[in-house]
Amino acid sequence: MTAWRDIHGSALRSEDDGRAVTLAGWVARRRDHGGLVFIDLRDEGGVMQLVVNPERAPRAAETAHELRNEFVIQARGAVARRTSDTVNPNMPTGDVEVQVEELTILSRSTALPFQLDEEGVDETLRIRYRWLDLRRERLQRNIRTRAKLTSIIRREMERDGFVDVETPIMGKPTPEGARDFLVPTRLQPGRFFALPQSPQIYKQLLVISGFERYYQIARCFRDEDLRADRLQELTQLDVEMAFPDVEYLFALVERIVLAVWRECLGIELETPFPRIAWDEADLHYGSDKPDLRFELEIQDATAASRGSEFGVFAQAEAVRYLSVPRELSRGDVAKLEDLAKGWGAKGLAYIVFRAGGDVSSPIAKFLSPEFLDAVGSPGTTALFAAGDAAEVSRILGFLRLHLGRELGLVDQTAWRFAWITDFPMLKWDADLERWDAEHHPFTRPNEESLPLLDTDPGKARAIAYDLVGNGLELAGGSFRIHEPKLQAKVFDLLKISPADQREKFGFLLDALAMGAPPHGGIASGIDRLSMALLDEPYIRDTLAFPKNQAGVDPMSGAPTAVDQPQLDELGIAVTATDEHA
RNA sequence: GGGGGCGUAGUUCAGUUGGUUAGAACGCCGGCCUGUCACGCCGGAGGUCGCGGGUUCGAGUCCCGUCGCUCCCGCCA
Repeated sequence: MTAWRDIHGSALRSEDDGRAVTLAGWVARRRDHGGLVFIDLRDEGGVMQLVVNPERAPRAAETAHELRNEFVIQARGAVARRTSDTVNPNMPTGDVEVQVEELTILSRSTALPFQLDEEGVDETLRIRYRWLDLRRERLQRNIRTRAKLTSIIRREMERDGFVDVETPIMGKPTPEGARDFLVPTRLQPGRFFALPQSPQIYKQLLVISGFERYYQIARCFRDEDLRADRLQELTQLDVEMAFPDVEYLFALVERIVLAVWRECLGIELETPFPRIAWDEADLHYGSDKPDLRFELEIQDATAASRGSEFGVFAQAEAVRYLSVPRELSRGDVAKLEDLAKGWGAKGLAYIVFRAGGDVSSPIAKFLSPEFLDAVGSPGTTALFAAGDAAEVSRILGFLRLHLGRELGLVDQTAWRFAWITDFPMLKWDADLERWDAEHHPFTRPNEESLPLLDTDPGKARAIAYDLVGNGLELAGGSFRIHEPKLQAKVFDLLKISPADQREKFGFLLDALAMGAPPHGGIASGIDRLSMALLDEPYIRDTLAFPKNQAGVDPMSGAPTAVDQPQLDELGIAVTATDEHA
């Protein structure tokens, strides 16, 4: 697509036949015929074939024999239209080549630790030699597309008058939420800054300060375990506004996503995105980030099971099932049951409705014909989980995703976005015997839920929303509490004592008390958004310099031990013993 | 913290029931080659089978331990 360019940036085409040019780049491949030497020269714009003919340019030919992969060279010569029998139709520039007159080696390369045209190379090795790995076309595309993504975001945010404000990287440790990365400081021995898990409080303060529309593409840090779709150091689009309006915020985000998919992929998404209340998502998909690229909704059979002779069903808080559009074998079911047990299920009841009309199930005899009719039809299998509602939902949610993948139900070409709304505000932490914030402690309950905070906090719903796309959580936000009294009440529910409230969040409470407008916002993980956009299964390949799953950078070796004098200066007594990292 | 998978040449991998000197492809080095584009042909070098211990006449292969990587669960307000 990109035309190949000379070192001055002008594109070369077959119309340039005979034009003198100077090119520079990397040797992607050399085909040395002893006499003629062909060189695939690669640079930012693509690949161009150079031909070195010993009769035309004897000195250049000598140099050409010396070339190896990834040498950096400069070539002066003439653009030449290829004869019809030497055109390479698989190459964007395959109708031209450059007849080399002069060839200079600008830089040599040792033998490479891996081949750039080979897929599936060990990731640690790839990250260790990231400067090489990044020369691959796929990674070039990823990094460049990501740049385009952030550029579009900035354009759209600024179009609506959002102001980019930087917030501190060194802030106050917050024991709530994720684990903090701590930063000691020489000037205050024994004290620590924390890297931000998000600019949450700062952005609220900015809106309170009168920056009615704030945004930032902010780096956030969480000292938690990594995953294929999770980083410790992540980038998010952070947005906050005064006098917020859900419709406006959703439309804003939809406009950005629409523009990104259009300009980066040439895909026209349909907006507005559908909205699903959290309760519905939990019931039908067993997840707050449902993958909507396939049906297979979880069905509820709690009411129908009430009078059942099957005790487990009759007594369970929730009985739900997946109606799988396949006649599963006993072996299939056994495997699924093992998986389900791994997710905490006690077991997995099943009913196979054979195509012939027979029903095969260890529990069918306890169930009424009406029940059986309701949960299946010939050629399907109903898989049941029974028990605690949250547990059942979680297990069937995992099972749904597993089956979607295993049975090939997922439409791999589809883009399915949705807003998940009306999240619960709090969840009960049985161990600590207190309520825990589902989103964060500053999340605003909706109007109907205000009285519930006193009577039945578990039923309270927040003005909180997530954007999901193809099963990935791509953005999340909420309206915030702007009344000090309400904020204090929520802190009480979270069992944060008044003294702790002052100690940890006093400045926020003070700010709320001095003319805080209603406010709310949203944040979107750029890394994960890139993952979706680029169809990358691993979030690390959306970054130029990722760390591995252990949180180590195989290239630099960070994090490393530091010398005792450096620790002494910081007032840190511990001696790090593990030199290797 | 828990579970699964993997670890053999520079890379990607094969390696049978425990049995001679551990193989292939690509890469690398040398030679030949004037229309290739995954160039071709000939030759060559290259191995702590992750590490430690054990069983055995004999271990890449079996057992125990350990380290590393990866995927998942927990965790990620």
